[in-house]
Parts: sequence; C-alpha cells; structure tokens
Amino acid sequence: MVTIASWNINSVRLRMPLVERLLREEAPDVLCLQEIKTVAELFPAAELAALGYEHQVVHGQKGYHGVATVSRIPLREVSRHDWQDNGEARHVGVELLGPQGQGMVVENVYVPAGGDIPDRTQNVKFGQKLDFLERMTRWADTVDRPTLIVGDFNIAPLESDVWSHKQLLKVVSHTPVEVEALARFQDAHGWADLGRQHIAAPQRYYSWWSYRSANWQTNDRGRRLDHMWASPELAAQATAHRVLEPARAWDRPSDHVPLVTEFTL
Amino acid sequence: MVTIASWNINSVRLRMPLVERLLREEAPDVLCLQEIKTVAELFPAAELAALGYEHQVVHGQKGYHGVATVSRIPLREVSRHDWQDNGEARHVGVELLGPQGQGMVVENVYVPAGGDIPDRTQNVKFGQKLDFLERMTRWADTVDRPTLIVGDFNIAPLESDVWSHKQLLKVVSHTPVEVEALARFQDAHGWADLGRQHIAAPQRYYSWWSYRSANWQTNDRGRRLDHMWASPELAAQATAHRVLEPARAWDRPSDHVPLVTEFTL
DNA sequence: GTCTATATAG
DNA sequence: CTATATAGAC
Repeated sequence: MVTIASWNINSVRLRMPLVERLLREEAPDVLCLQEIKTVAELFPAAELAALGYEHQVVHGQKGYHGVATVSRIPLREVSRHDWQDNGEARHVGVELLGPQGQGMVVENVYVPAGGDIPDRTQNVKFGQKLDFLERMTRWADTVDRPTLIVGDFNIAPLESDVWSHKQLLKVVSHTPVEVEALARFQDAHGWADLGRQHIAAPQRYYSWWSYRSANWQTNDRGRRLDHMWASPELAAQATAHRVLEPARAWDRPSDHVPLVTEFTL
Repeated sequence: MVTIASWNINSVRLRMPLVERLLREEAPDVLCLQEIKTVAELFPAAELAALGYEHQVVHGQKGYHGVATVSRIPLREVSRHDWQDNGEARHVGVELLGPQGQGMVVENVYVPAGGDIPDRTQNVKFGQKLDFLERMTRWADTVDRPTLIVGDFNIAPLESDVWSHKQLLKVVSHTPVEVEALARFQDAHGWADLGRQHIAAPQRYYSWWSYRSANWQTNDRGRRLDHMWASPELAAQATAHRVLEPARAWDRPSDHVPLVTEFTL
C-alpha cells in the first residue's frame, strides 16, 4: 500500500509544526506541498528527513508559490513544467522508485489563483490562469504512463464543490470558463477525480476556507480547490480518500486542508 | 510608600505579556513606558485597567516613539512637551493625585536616539538630540516643585555606565558632547541620579543590551540609557532602586529592562 | 536583531 | 485575515 497526501501549506517554514502533526497522524508515504513560499535553501529539509521523509524534491522561489514533494519512498525528479512561462515555481513531477511505489509518477501542481476579476481583458492574471490550464492540457495529451496529479488547482468544478454555486458563478475559481478549461484538461488524459470517486457529488466536499470569512466553521463557506486526479488504470487502485478538515482548526492553520489517498499498488 | 517603574517597552502591543509580568511581579504604583509605538486608540488600555492600572495618560503616535504613564494612583496629565518641535510623542508629564503620591510630578521622557554619526553637520538626528536636550534644560530651569523625571535618556553618562568607556567614546550615547549636554540638564535643576544613588559608580549598571549583539548575556555589552532622576528634596525619600536585568532574558524581550524606585512619601 | 509601515498576494 | 518582502528606525 502507498499513501499519498497533498496540502497547500501557505508557507512551509511557518507551519512546520502542522506538517509534523500531519506526518505523525497520517503517516503518508508521500507528501506533496504547495505554496511553500521559500527557496530550496531555506526549505526545512533536515526536520522532514528526521521525520522519515528523507527523499525530497523542492522547487522553490523567494516569497511566493513553490512546490515540494517529500517521501519515505525513494524518488527522482522527472520534470519541472513552467506552464506560464514566467519562471514561477508551480510544478514538480517525480517518479517513485521504491519497491512500493514502483514507477508511479506523481505530479505536484499549484495552479495560479487568477486574481479577482474573471475577465482576460481586465485582469491579466485571469488570462495567465487560463493559459496555464491550456498548456497543462497540451501536456496531459502526452501523458502515457500511470500518473497521479495532485495539488491546488484553484478551481472548484462542481456545484457541490462550493458553498453556493449561484453566488460563486462569477467568482474566480468557480466561473464556467474556468470549469470548462479544467474539463478540457480532464478529458485530455481521462483523469479520474479521486476525491469525487470516494465522496460522490452532490455530497459536500471542501478543501479551502478563506481566512477572511470570520466564522468560517459556522458559515462553512468552503470550496474544493485541491484535487487528486489519477490516470484511469491507477484510479482503480485508489482504495481510500480522506479530507482532513480538522486541520483547518489547528493552531495558526493554512487556509487549505490536506487530502490523503491510499493506493494498493 | 510609592513605587514607580520606567521601561522602554519597544512596542507595548507586542509585549503586553511582559508588561503584565512586570506588573504582577513588581506591582509598582506607577509605570512609565517609552516607545509604545502606537496611537492612543490602540493602546491596551482595557488590559492594563484590568490589572489595576486604571489611571492612564497616553501620548502616542503611529509606529514610532510614544510614551504612556499608567497608575494605580489617580493622576492627571499636566504637560506634553515637544522639545524637538517636530510633533514626535516623546514626553508626557503627570501629577499624582491620590493620598499616596500627593502632588508628586512624574515626567516621562524618551530622548531621541540621535542616529549613528556623532556630528551635527553630518547627521541631523544628532543635532536634534542635542537641541532636544538643550530645550529640556531650559525647561528644567523652571521646575519649581518636587519632580521625578524618568525614561530612556539615550545617554550613558558615566564610564561605568557602559561596557567599554574607551570603545564607546565616539559612539552615539556616550560621546563627551552628549554627556556634557546631559550634565547641563542635570545642573539646571540639581537632579539627583537615583540609579547611581543606590548603585554607586564605578559599579556596573546597565539598562540596555542591543538586539544585534549575539551573546549579549555572555559578552554583557550593556549601556545605562535609562534613568530615574529626582528633585533634591524627593531624592532623600527614594529608599530602594532595582534594575530588572532578568527581564532582558524574558521571551521576546525589549532591548531595555525596567527600573523601579521606591519612595517613602 | 527586532520592531513598524507599506505594498502585494491570496 | 494571513502571508512575504522591503525600507527605515533603533
């Protein structure tokens, strides 16, 4: 069995106590982090190694974005895509090497948030987000081996992925143009949405609650921005999937919670 | 008996836990704070009142400087001198009104640091510091009732007020021109230096250790920048004086430690 | 080194 | 609201 987790940590240095808690409580074999907000030199490599996650690939940048995949299973970096072509660190791909993971490819991605206005002409960031998705779709066309892609997609595609479909139709992350772009990406490889494979729509499923909303626990204005998607042949081996909602209430939390999937490989 | 404390707190909002600890451990009747670094609206008035310090005068400003005097004894504000004439909040004077303090005047002052270069022509801040002291001296000429002046004077006048007289002769805070300006201020009213009245030179007496010096506890490169000076008739009633050095090692400390003096009034 | 303010991002 | 980076102050 192999367990893989994904978490937008919103500064890994600030939240190492939370990362440690996740690793102790869930003990995933692989953890994919997004928004590490640090360069590789300042990544808490030693602490993670001490916790058993000695295999690490870090694609960081100063202050913003940045992704890292750490593992108890040996792995090697196989790609670093820059789907925006602007130097931002938003993806790293690895291949698991151990007797367990055996050749499985894990793509760790942090899709751009896309700014506030859902219009290419008024908001360049929105255009960049769509461009990112389009280039990622072209890449997906070429994927020819069992692959898992996880991370913060910054899009909640389904109605039950948001607290109010109607009120979020014009809010970046849930607009039809984004949902359609994500659907094209999904179709390009036939990705299986593992989250919804285990927690089927229209069940409530959120992975992110804004810091700005005060009583987030009561109001529950969440969105499912984080995903774990698998090649069809891999999806059949995903035996369990958890959304660690309690992590949103941990001390000084990330605004995202971890997702965990178990595979029988 | 009346106990009066003075402390450059270097942001009162950030260090309220330390202020609370001081108030619980020393229980002074009056606490004079410097460098509160906040406007009066954001001063932690309610917390201090809850600790028994319900009488408060706050002369704050946004981000920089700012002084406040809080007390268990009733008091009234009697002055707010702007000895630099630039709008900075560096002084507030109060009169104690209770049956204990009875008419004692407490002047709370934060003398400008003065920049790095001890030369008026090269460094305007150094000139402003000297101007401040000169105007404060003209004011001292007029003091005609028992007065205590406390605060961060930003000058260490004696050789034993610094870790190395020789190495600090050209360092702002211990230059002869500053020491002479402070001596003129002292002579203008005949202020008694209560610190040195109780811990006589050449004994070591420091109230400040720079954040920048790494092993400040071992190297002990301190300076006596904080003072409590009294009118001659009041000085005779100062029965005890303490320098709370341990406070420099408290969690997330100020770079200054509190001074406490007890009076039999 | 440790603060505050500001700008930018999410 | 919660982050990071930077500048200025001490």
